[in-house]
Amino acid sequence: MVRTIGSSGEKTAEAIRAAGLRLIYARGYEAMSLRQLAAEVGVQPGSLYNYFESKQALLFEIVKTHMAELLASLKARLEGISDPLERLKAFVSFHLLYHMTRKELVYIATSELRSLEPDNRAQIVEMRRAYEAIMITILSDGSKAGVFKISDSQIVAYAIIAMLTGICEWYRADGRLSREELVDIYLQQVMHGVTG
Amino acid sequence: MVRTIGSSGEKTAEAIRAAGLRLIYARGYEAMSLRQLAAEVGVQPGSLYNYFESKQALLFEIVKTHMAELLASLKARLEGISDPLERLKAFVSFHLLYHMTRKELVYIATSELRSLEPDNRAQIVEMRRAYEAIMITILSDGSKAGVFKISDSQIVAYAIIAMLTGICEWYRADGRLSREELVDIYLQQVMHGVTG
Amino acid sequence: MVRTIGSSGEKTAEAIRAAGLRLIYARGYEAMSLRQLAAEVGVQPGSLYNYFESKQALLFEIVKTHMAELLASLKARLEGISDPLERLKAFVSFHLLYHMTRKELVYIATSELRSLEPDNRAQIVEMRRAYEAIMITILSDGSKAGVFKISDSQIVAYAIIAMLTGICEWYRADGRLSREELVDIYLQQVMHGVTG
Amino acid sequence: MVRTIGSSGEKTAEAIRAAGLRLIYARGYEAMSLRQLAAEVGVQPGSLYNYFESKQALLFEIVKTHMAELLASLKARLEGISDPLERLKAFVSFHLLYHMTRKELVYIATSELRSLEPDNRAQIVEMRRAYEAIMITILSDGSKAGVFKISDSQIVAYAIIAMLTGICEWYRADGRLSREELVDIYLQQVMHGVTG
DNA sequence: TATGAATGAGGCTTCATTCAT
DNA sequence: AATGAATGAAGCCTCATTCAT
Repeated sequence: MVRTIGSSGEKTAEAIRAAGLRLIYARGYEAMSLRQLAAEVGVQPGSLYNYFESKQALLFEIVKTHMAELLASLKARLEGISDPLERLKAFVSFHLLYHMTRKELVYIATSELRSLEPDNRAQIVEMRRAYEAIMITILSDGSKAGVFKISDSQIVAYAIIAMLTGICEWYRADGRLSREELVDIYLQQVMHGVTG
Repeated sequence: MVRTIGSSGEKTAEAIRAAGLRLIYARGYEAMSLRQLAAEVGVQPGSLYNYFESKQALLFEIVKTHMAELLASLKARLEGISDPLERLKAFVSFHLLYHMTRKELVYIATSELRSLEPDNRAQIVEMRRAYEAIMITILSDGSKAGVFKISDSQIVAYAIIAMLTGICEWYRADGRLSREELVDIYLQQVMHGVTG
Repeated sequence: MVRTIGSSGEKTAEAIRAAGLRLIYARGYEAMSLRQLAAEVGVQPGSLYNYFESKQALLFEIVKTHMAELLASLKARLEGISDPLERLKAFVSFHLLYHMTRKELVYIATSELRSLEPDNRAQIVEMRRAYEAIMITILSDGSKAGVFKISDSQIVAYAIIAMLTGICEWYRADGRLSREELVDIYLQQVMHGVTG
Repeated sequence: MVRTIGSSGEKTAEAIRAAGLRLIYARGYEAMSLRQLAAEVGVQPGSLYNYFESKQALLFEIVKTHMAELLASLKARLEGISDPLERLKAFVSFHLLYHMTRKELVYIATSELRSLEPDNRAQIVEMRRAYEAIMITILSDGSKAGVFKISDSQIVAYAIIAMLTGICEWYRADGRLSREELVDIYLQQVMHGVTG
């Protein structure tokens, strides 16, 4: 059979990723059944296997794609900025905006680490480590330059990232404060925290 | 009719709670099977039902007991302290130490909210709200008194709590830094953050 | 321990029989659990075994006691009556009144035959056969005497008994017609049926 | 997409219905396990769920299909007959023959009413009511026309139907009497009963 | 007599996955 | 690419029953 360009295949693949993301976010990976996923996509369960090898592979693909993009976007954002203080500001604002607009992906990427098989988990953990390392380096550079007054770059990096990431748990687009206002509030906290 | 003190019943109940906590932490609520739990306790799966009504009830009991104790302990810790700045310090150090010593409970109480049935979840969310409200009030009081310079008590409270709670994700008793050192680092971040 | 006369033991035994009858009637033998039975009696499940050897033994006892009394009562009712026509009338009115007042027992005794183990069932079936045999003999005697005009005593006996027993399925004490009126209606049907 | 005619699906569905009927008849709905049913059909227990939603749904489908056909067949049999006496004869002979050839279905339809969930039971009870109503109307019409001498059409209808249905409990194809002989015996009983 | 705790079997049901069509 | 049917394992839970106390 001849396949048309842009045939239903690619549309289905995209629908599966989208529905998978939504369901894993809403119910959790273990609690989501492939029957539910198939029903959401409007397809029989068996057909899903034309698009991924296993439920685990679907989770891994979603999480890995997310982490890769997160990392790439951060690097793009920081490119050309060399001053540690400016780099830190850029990191904070990037992280917040990214997490406000992609709650589901971000949430899954950390909450479902547990559901990844060891090899897959190791890859994701490594990517996260690379992401955190950027923040650690920023703090460490700034500390050496005397602009940051912190006693431990690693711990402070973890603390800041956790603080920022927490926004996922309550942020809503129709909330009381705009994104820019929220970024300002967090920026103030972070900056006062590290400059003493 | 008369039950011996320390009879096998109470020991089993405790063993179930402990093994349940461990397994839910390690694998997640959905991924933990009652077969596994029973095996850990050294009992047949059916026997578990002498101790709880359903898997869901076990989760709820663990989470609710934890939240109740967390709330009570915090209140005890703050009792007699009236200065907002001192109250904030006490909150931070209490929260950190509690979370360092009870990682599993704390982790479950937030990560498995999703697995609680609506009515049960509502109860836990309300308890958490009460916990956060204490921090919000501290910040708000200090702000009015002019000792804290923050633009939004609620957002800053969420930010601080998220920062502190994040310690669960990497803290290990045999890590590089002692508990006291960690508390100092976090305290410095928080205090600089709110006093500007 | 000294047991008082008329102690709680006998009361409990009676309560078990009564609750067992009610539950088996309402839900069926298979569907009734000993937990439910124990709960109705206000006792722990294990305690039931002080009163019967097994769930099966309880069913058997209920059914057998019922059948024995049914048979004995019928014989008492027919005693001293020799005319087949009068004996038939007596049988019909006895059977109806008995079935109107003990629906549950009667219902169980036939509907739960299936749940009796082979040996137990055989005993009950034999008792029922004896009961039906009395009706067959009445019809056969009357037929020989020329007062009944029927072509097959056995079939007609089964037909009449089934007709009468059917009253269990809809009779209610607060129904439209009194017991006596119902007996009259059935009597008329039966008598016209056999006298032609 | 295209299913072969007589594909394994339809054969399996029919095998499940047949084995289900047999097992429910032999052991009762509660006592029949889906494991047994699956074994009879030669399939894994889980595969049954490709054919029904639940054990209860299987019972309901069997009973409902039966009642619908019973009702439709009766109406077809009575079509074109207007004389109450002839209609009564037709009803009796139809009911007997139907019940002699479909013992299992008939037995289940009444004995397992108890096992149907309330909504399902209500539907079946309503169908049975419609069936009985036909007999009541026949008797009532004949009574008004003076051809039947009965004091209560409803009670007599119940009595007659119970009498006829009772044949299920002992009829065997290889018994002493042929179907036609049995029909004659019952017809005689019924007719004498109602004509006085 | 009565209890609470345990057993071992089995209940109904859902699961991820496979595969011929 | 999609389907319907099947698998085999496992899910949570309930059961009748036993027994030391």
